[in-house]
Amino acid sequence: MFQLSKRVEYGLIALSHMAKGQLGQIYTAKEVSERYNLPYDLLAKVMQKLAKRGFISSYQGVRGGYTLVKHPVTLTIASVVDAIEDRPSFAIMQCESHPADSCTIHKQCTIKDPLLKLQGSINKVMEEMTIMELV
Amino acid sequence: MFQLSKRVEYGLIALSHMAKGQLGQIYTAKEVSERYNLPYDLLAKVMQKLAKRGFISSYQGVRGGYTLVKHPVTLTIASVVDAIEDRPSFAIMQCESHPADSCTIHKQCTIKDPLLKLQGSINKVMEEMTIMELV
DNA sequence: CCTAAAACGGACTATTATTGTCGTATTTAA
DNA sequence: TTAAATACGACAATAATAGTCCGTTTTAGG
Repeated sequence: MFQLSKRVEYGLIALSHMAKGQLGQIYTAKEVSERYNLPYDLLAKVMQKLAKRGFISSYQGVRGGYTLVKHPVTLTIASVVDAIEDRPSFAIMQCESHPADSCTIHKQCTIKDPLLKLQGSINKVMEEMTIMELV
Repeated sequence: MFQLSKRVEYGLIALSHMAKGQLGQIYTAKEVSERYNLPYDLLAKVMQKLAKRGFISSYQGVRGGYTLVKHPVTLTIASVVDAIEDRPSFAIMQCESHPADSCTIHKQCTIKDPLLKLQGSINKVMEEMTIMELV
């Protein structure tokens, strides 16, 4: 628990790698996967998602690849996580991250509100660190 | 990801419940499980672990149960999580929480050190909140 | 001494989430 | 036309978590 998923780790690695080069430089998933020894297929999926979310833009075809479009300073860890994960990621309580199944504790739950504050603090930490700091 | 496990949630609920009563008051696992609609067996395991770790003390036999021994103010969320979870819980990076399998990125990993700082911030947040605030 | 209620502890199953893989389609530079 | 890349969906393998079940031990009270 309380661990970044591989997918997020891979995404952070890819973004930080791209942030090192010049703006507009094209990187391929293959290149990154070989450079850091990451499973190609999974990394490719992650980069596709980052492209879909507008963090990087993609170019298909032979000399294709990805370029970083946003400035690293504007890419917070929190935003990257949110882009990659499907579910609400910083919902430390299960009743928040799985809104589907209703909580059976309901009214009696005294821990929810305080823990939401704690969650706020964690969110803040994740929002204050950017990809820039990973370069 | 980034979610408290049920076991931790149950532990926090149990401890906060016990913190509401008078010092030395005895609570049983059954009582707590019924009160908050938690699966008895699992809660019982969690409370046994908390007892083993010295957070509560246990009494066997007919009128047995558990009492809170530490003052709620001294029980941080971090300490409770650590007590309940087996693995390092606040190691947000997999290479830290699974020290067994060696990281294949090694030297090239630029994200590790910065993320360790981030982890430190999160740890701090978890260490600053106590069970007292859940009551 | 017996019984019932509790903690204790191990093994096991079920469920879910994550990770990784595969196949195929699409795009495009050369 | 080909090869190299992204795009996308489905699937399998793995791992983590949650939950259940079985018994043992302890002990207050009748």
